[in-house]
Formats: sequence, C-alpha cells, structure tokens
Amino acid sequence: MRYPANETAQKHIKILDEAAKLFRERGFTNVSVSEIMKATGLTVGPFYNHFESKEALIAECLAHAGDKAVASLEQINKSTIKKSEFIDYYLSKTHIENAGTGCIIAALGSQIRNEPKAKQSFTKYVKSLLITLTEQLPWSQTKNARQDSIVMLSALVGAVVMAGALDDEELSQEILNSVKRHFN
Amino acid sequence: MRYPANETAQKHIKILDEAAKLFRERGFTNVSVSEIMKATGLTVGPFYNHFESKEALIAECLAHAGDKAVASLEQINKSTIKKSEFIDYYLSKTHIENAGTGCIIAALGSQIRNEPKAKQSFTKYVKSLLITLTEQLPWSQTKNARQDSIVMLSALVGAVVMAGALDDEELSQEILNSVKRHFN
DNA sequence: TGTACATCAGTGAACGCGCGTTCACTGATGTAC
DNA sequence: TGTACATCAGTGAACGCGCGTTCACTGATGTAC
Repeated sequence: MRYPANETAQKHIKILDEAAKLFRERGFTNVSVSEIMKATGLTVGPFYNHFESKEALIAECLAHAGDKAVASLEQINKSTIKKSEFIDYYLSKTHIENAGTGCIIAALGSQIRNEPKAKQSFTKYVKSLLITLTEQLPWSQTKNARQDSIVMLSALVGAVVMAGALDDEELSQEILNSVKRHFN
Repeated sequence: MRYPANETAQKHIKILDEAAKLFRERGFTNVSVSEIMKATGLTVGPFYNHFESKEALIAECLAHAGDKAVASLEQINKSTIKKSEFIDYYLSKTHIENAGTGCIIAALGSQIRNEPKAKQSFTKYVKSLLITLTEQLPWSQTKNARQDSIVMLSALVGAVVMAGALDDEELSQEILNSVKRHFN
C-alpha cells in the first residue's frame, strides 16, 4: 500500500542511522541488509526502493553519519570545543564499549580500504573533522594547530582500535591513560 | 593418499602465512576458507585436518603472524632498532599499499573486537610488541619509554588506518608526514 | 465536494550464489613381521 | 631385506544455510475531473 511521503523520508534516515550503528558495532560484512531493515521496523523488500545496493547504502550511511558526527562536535560549544572533554570522552571505556554510537574512523577505518564508494564519503568526513578540530580546539600555537590535530587524532584512533581489540582490561586502560596523559 | 610428515607441518605454516596475508588485505569475512587453501596450493578438504574451524584459523593465524612480526622487528638490529627507520617504513606509502605484509593492528584491529579467540592471540602480540618497542627503541628518557612507545604506536596505527581509507593522496600524505615529523 | 483511479512504499516468498563444513574415497608413506 | 597392510593427508563433490537481490502483489494516499 502507499504511505505518506514524509514518512518515507524519515524511514530513509532511520535506515541510515540503524545501519551506521550496526556497521560500527560489527562491521560491514557481518551485518545483513535484512537485519538493518528489521532494526528500522520494516521487511527487506523496500530496501531497494531506498538504495541501489548494499554498497550504495554503505557509502550514503558513512556520509550521513560523518555529517552528524561533525555537527554534534561543533555543537558542544558554539565557538570552542573543550579539548580535555573531547579527549576524555574519546579515550573512555564508555566509548570503547559502545562502538555503535562511537567514532566511525576507529570502528570502520580499516574496512573502508577496499570499498571505493565508501572511501569518497569517508574522505569528505575526515576533511571536515580535521578542519573542525584545527579551528575549534584550543591549541597553544595556532601555527601548528593542523599538524597537532592530525597527530592527536591519529593517536586517539590508534589507541581506541587497540584498546577495543584487547582481552586485557589492564593493558587497555594503560593504553588509554598513556595517550590521555600525553595530550591533556 | 598419504603424504610425508614434514610436508604436512610445512603446509600448516603455509596456510597460516597465506591466511595472514589475505586477511590483512581484505579482512576476515571477505576471505573464504577455499581461497586460503587455493593460495596454499591445496583443495578445501584438508582444511579441517589442520584447523577446527575458520574461527580457530583466525586465532592461530594471528598468533603466528604476531610472533613473526615481533621476531623480525627484533632482528633488524640485534640490540637496538633504529627508531627513524621503523617510523619511516611504518608511515610509508609502501606499507599502506601492501597491507598484506604490513601491520596486523592497522589492518585488522577493529575487526578483532568481536572475535573472542582472536582477541587472545592479539593481546599476546600487542604485549610483546610494546615490550620490544620500549626496550629496543632509543628513547631519550628511559623513565617514560613505555608511555612514549604506547603513544607513538597509537599514532602510527591511527595514521595508517586513516591514510589507507582515504581517497585523497594529498591528505593521506599530509597525515603520514605530520605524524612522521612529530615523532622523528 | 465526491468519486474513480493511478501511484508507489510497502509485504513476504522466492531466486541463485558462495559460504563454512562434511564425507566417501584415494593411494603413497611408514610400520610390523 | 622384502612383503602386507594400516595410516592418514590429501581430493573433490555434496550439504544446508544465510546472503544480496528480485518480484508479483497489496491497498492507503494523492490527484484528476
């Protein structure tokens, strides 16, 4: 049956949000199209009314999640993000244990390498993120702000990737704390 | 037919090596058991003579590749690894474009999160690697060597994860160079 | 404003395909005598 | 040392399963008159 036009647009966004969450939790390949549609509250059929393929969903979903991430970062404080709060959240146990709502780069970075369409969305996101971090974090020297942002972001991503894959709570914490201490 | 006993042991290692290469190139889920066996020069049948399951292969393969990585790092120079050489290789275009022979953490880190058996092998590897980096890299202050190793490794991993997923050669290089400049 | 009908976002069963895994079979190796 | 035979790492076809994708069908919405 036919459904109201504005509901369709909302459902489209819901699919993107659910996909972004599930992909970050378990990776692109380990989440099925049916599962995403079920999480959205629909059956699998209309997936292809919304997207050309799973590959196209991945690309659009990354673009959407990236935009949301940058927007929410800019919103923390209208002018300047508090650097220590950003670092403390990023390197927290909460972030690691809730990958579904966490950082796209740490959760999916290494899986994007072989997905050409996804690479494009991802690149756009990293560019925006670096601009936001460079401009809005309170760096001591404005001259090196961009390089400092890049180095800090790299270390945060690497620390979360490692901490999340470890079996040893103590070592995870040591990694998170070491990086926290270094950049705070 | 029956085969010589020493060949079997060699084939077992060959499977582990081929799996480690293919997994790093394309991820655990995107590489099939048949493909690994084909790369080893065998048909799919004997896979289950060698391993209980694909999951078990992943765990053993990580343990094996981790041991090799630490061993080769220690062998570069019998006593002290040249820090700048390590950093320059790690952050090179060659490393990024040859993920199959590159860093396990950068290539597979985020995919290990949901694989309990793999986590164990991975944890053991990260522990050995950090000990090696801490003891054998020429740190300026021995007191902070371990924290410095952790921070540097995190940044290297994060930079390679990002650079490998980007569509933009220039931004990739900027990230690699920024991190290189910071730690050299 | 009321009626007739085209639209199209849904449903849910079905498709082919490749996956991980199993198994009956093969035949050179290694062993017992 | 030579012969008979058990062993077991292979082969390769077959299994069930879940995947991404397709499609005939449904029926409230939105439009034409």
